[in-house]
Amino acid sequence: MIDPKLLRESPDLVRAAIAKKHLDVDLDAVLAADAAWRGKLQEVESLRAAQKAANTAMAALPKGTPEFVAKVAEMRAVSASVKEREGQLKELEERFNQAMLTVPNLPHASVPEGRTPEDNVVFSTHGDCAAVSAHAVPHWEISGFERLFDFNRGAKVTGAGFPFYVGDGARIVRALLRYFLEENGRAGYVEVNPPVLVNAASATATGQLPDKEGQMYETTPDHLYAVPTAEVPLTNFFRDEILEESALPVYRCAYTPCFRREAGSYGKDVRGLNRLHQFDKVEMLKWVHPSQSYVELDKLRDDAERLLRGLGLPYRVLLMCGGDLGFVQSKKYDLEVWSAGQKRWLEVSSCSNFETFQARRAQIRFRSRESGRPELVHTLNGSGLAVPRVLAALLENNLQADGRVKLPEALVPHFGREYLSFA
RNA sequence: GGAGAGAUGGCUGAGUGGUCGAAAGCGGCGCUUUGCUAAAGCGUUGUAGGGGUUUAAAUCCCUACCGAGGGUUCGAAUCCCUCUCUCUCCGCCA
Repeated sequence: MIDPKLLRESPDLVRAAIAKKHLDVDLDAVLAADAAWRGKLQEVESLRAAQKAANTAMAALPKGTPEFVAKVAEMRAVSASVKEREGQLKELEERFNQAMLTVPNLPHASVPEGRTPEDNVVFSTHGDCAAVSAHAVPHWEISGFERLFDFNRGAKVTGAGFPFYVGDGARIVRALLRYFLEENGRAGYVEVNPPVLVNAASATATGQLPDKEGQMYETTPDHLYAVPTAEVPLTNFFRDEILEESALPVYRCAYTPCFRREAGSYGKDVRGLNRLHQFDKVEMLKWVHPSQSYVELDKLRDDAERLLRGLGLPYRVLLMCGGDLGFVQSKKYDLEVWSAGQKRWLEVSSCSNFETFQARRAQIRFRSRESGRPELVHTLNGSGLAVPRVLAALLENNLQADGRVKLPEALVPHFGREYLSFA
């Protein structure tokens, strides 16, 4: 949620910023809803002030006196009027709030212009895409792949996109998660093991609702949502809280399975490990002082990059253009790993600064040393990292002539062996 | 899952229909005393929204907030209903 005051006082500034995202938002409707709500609010408040004054006067009167009875009769009409207008006010407020939820976050000045993914800027490239396995094939064509990553039985037991990981398949997932968590811990992120079902208030605070409702699994009969990312429970950890300024920045990370319905996905993007309904991911979260959030974004991106460098995987960093930025982000980098078998880049991390957009919805604030007043924090998050696509690249890029996969040194202590075998 | 009790400000806790945004204590902040610390004394102390004023900060006015939502009433922290959460006991259980 953006600051309603900013919209009210500088609608053109907001309009221009939203144009950069190429989103179609009816700002005039939002402004009209705001004006209608405030007008009614003033009516109600002045009536209530009259009620309060009468109340004080009546408290001093003996009950049953003619003056008292007359006052009751008089205030009965005011009371009815207040009730009627309060009903209208509530409706107008609800309409205004709903309208505000349709307003996206504003992009940072450093976000490049652009409309489509093709307009994203290649920020940096690392490693040598040519220097990978000569035997590389798409990972789902590796001999024995379905023994370790059993999609057929997963489909039987649950549905498409819910594979079983078996033997070395399960071990490599665990090894990657351990590697990510240990490295993140060293970088200062405190590990958290959060709930993987969240309520509607939490999903709204981080922006999944109402925007992406159809992307989440919802449970019955309790209407909880399976988390699409650990970002949701983690960000909501401090919902409705005021932190001490001295406590900032707060760094946290968490592993959770992530559940995404991925409605509308199709084609070769969804082959093998490329796109799953359930996958494992470690997420890094930061709550920071507003003045530091862009420095922190660079550090966050570097923390995610270090994980890829440690695995020896070629990757590139994209700076997302306005049109591909997303609804809630102010600025976003995507990390893409080179998949030698598929000969394409796979997104494995997204590092974003949300500024106060999530913090305002979630009411996460800090007490400013300077003013003594609560101010909104800036929240940032980034994947560190998502397992399946890193795994896909690892399998393809490191495939040996004998059909085994040579693991990077960093994974060996976590996996327990130097080679992963499909036999 | 069953039965009962409860939810008040940063914390503890009083308040059963009107002058209650809410006693008291603790904590925090400021000042005084003190060589420093400790202690004591005095003062102060939430959040949000709207409006006036101002370049702005400051400030002033109004309104809301006693777990959440609804109801009764001229008037609700207080009475009624629903929900959520916490605690105790019983049951079940990794």
